[in-house]
Amino acid sequence: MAKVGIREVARVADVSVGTVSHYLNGTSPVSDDKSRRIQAAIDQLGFVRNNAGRQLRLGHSSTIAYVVPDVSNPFFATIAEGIEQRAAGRGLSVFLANSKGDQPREDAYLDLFEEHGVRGMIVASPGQIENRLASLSARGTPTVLMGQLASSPSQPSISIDDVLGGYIATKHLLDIGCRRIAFVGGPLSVRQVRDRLEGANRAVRESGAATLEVIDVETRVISAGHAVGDAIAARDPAMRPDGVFAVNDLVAIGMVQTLIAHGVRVPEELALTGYDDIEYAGSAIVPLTSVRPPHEEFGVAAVDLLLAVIDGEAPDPAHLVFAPELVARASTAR
Amino acid sequence: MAKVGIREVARVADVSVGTVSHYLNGTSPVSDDKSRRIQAAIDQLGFVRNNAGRQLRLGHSSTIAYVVPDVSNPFFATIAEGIEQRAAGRGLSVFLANSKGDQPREDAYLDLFEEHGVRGMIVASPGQIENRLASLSARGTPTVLMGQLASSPSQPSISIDDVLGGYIATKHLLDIGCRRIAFVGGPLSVRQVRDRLEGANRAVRESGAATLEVIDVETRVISAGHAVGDAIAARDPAMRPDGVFAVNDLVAIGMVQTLIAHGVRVPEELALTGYDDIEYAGSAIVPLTSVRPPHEEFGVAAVDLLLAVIDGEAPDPAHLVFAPELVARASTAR
DNA sequence: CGTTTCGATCGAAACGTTTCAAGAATACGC
DNA sequence: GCGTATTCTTGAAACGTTTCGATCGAAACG
Repeated sequence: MAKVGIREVARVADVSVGTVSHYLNGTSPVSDDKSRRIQAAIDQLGFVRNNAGRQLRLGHSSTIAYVVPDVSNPFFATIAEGIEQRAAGRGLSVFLANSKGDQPREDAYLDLFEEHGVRGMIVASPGQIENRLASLSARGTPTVLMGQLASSPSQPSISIDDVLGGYIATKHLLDIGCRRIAFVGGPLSVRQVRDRLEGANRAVRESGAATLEVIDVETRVISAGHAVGDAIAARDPAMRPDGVFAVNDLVAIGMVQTLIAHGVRVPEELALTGYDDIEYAGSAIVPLTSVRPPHEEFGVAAVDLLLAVIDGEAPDPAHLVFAPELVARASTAR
Repeated sequence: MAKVGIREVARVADVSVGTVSHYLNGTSPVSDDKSRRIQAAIDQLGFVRNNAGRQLRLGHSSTIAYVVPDVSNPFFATIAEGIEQRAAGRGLSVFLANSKGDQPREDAYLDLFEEHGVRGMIVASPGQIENRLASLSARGTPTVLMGQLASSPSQPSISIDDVLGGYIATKHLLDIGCRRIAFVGGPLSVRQVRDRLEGANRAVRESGAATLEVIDVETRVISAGHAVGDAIAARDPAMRPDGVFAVNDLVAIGMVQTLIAHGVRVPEELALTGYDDIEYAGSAIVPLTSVRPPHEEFGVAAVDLLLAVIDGEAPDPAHLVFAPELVARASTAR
């Protein structure tokens, strides 16, 4: 398997390398005759364009990177879809990376992509990485911070108003008559958790007539919901909350499963809402009321924002904040 | 932001470019004095190594690609984790791509990665892509086919014995006393579905005392399970199967939810097993018996196989087949 | 002390592509 | 038939890195 380059193609087709390049890129018209000969040579030799040489000469690649803490999270996966669609429409490919919420690993990927000369990056990270992103920008790789509002006005970011989300979820519980509200979630060091709780607080404060209990969990997965569900079912019924706002759908799903298993009626005795509106939310045993961030638009908007920054047309301040909406289902239907 | 290259670093540190390269790669010893000067220059200038130049000179990159139909599928996500771990241990990075089961899109990614000169690819595809992979190999990019047994002996592949999986799932149902078995899944054009059904057939045939009904579904998601669950619950109880083997956990989860909602007792009246043992399987309302493919080992083995092929040490035939195992839970506990 | 070996360093060539300025060929208008 | 515009084509330079052979000083050896 001799490696075949553009000059080999040129030799076989009996044209110059420049012409082959023009043919490949449409940079300049190529006569029909030579076009045919070139294509024939490409097919015959199995020529594949070498991106390294191309990129070296061009000075940039035609890819962007999307770095997330967890690709298997349906939330990020749906956004990825929007990103890829939009990027493809702009002639860009997307490199995906899984940081697993691990800082060193995230760093390694950021370095890797920078060395690879991506045009820009969209980074969703639970951590504090604004400084890191600022360095990247300073060296010429634009970034968009996804999922949290950037504190620096010059750092483009795209996020969801989680305070508002927490507010509308809790308001909904209050509206259907709940008075002993519980917020299930943690740890508060996670921004999103903190914001949702803050929204819940605000709604309760506004109402004036309800109480808010906080039930802390370490992880935000189904099994954590099971544990909390067990604990609540074990309480004296008078001590149970009558409305629960779970920090995400996984926790809510876990809770509803055990609550029902213990004979606690949802939503009659205890109404419950989740957050994120993942695919399974509507498919749960009691279809789950949830707060839905705008998945599809989100990815598209992220790419558009990144492209704007790349083209030096960053809006200022470059922060996009999306409002989530409530999806009411059976788990709060009174 | 002037682009800063290795020669700029060399100029500032007052050494030759060759020395900087040696420092970066450890190719040859560099004196402490110059090491310090070089590092200082790098920090000062914010130098980032340009991968294009490097790769062009080297003739190859240090990345491999992992192409899957659906990154958000926990099955592929878990494997990805194993792949990344192992690859990192070998000094390789992993590029992830989402083909969405879409052939043109998959093709586009394969082209992209080939142009990028990846060292090799691990490709999970529901389609017929052996010819495509053969071309890649012929042009110098080794591949490992994941998820289906390659028909060509020379095409390395790594797969799970789905026939065996279908067999043990069905055998388990027979063992606990089921006699009217139903297989829920489709379409049969999908290899994995076909194989699982074949295993089920074999188990039923062996037993001699049971019947196997096939309930076809178009998609293998929760909502499809709901539909089938509704249909079964609507039947005259005497006409219902007493044991169901669902082609995957999503379908099984959907079924168990609606069956229970309709008052059909699981597992007493109807025992049910899923397939894949996804994270949610154990967290379902009735914890789900499932067939567990060896996730972790799988990714590691895929990388090892790919590396062997890259080094020209492909075992022959280069097919690795893993055996799944049954995880018994409440949904079949009689 | 002469010779060899070894460790550091250097400068230049090479990797495969795109682009640029310029040349060749063809068509056009008169 | 001549100048000129137009359409194609060309060869060479440049992108940033690694690597190779050469050089040089110092240490090791007898």
